[in-house]
Amino acid sequence: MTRQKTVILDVIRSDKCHHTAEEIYFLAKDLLPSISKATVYNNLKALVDERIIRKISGDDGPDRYDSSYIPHGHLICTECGGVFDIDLPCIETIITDRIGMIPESYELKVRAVCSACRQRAYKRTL
Amino acid sequence: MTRQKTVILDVIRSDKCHHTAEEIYFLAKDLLPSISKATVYNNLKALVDERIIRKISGDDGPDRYDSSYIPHGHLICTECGGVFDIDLPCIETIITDRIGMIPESYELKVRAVCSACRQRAYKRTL
DNA sequence: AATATTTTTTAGACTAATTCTAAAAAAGTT
DNA sequence: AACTTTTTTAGAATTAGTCTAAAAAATATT
Repeated sequence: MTRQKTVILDVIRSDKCHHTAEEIYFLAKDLLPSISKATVYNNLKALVDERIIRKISGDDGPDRYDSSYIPHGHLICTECGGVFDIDLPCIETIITDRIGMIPESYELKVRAVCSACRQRAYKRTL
Repeated sequence: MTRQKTVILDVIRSDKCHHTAEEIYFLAKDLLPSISKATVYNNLKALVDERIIRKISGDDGPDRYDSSYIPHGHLICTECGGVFDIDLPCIETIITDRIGMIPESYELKVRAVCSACRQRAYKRTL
């Protein structure tokens, strides 16, 4: 654990939203101005390999990073583009049954309107 | 349906493997040498919007395209990198129950060793 | 069928995200 | 402290994909 790796992990854990590498780079720069972009990418990859964080591969934009490695899905809002966690406890069992082995990891991305946007759309109809 | 769009769709449907845009471009070029990269990207996007094909966002490499829009998951082999279809019929219901609406679409990527690689590994131990 | 309008294609420039490189710095070893 | 290994840094390089403006093709209009 180097100073820069700690800072990167702190940034990722500092709020619940799923940042991009670029965002993490700038946030880390505030805490450790000398940090370089390559270090951010290197450490993000290392943290993913060590199963400390998780990468959410971008639907269109850049990849995002999730502070938790605990398996869960992501809802990508088709209105606002936001990424939200959704837990789907039984999915791992279904996958394991289907492929006949415990998967190394899995990623579920659901595209739908998030509840905030749905609420907003509903209010517009009143 | 232009000539180039037809060619692109033919290429995608010509075999069961999940090609990248670049691969589709070269395969389409064999059938229609004047075709340009931009046309391939434009039409792939159009075909995805029309729900004729599906995009599998790259785990590391570039995005790949699936000739079927019928919902199903993908197994990404951690040994050989191959992408294989897996059908998980109940997943859509689970998602719908969980988020309280039918999702626009979803994508499930499972990382595990494919059966061919597992077989190969097993043979090595004999 | 000729003309006008709209859509699509093309080649290549451009951009964004990520990776690579080689030297410097830091960390760990004997 | 001297040596070895690992990590960091800055910036160049690469890759995947997008944008642009002109040409071509398709479609609609007379």
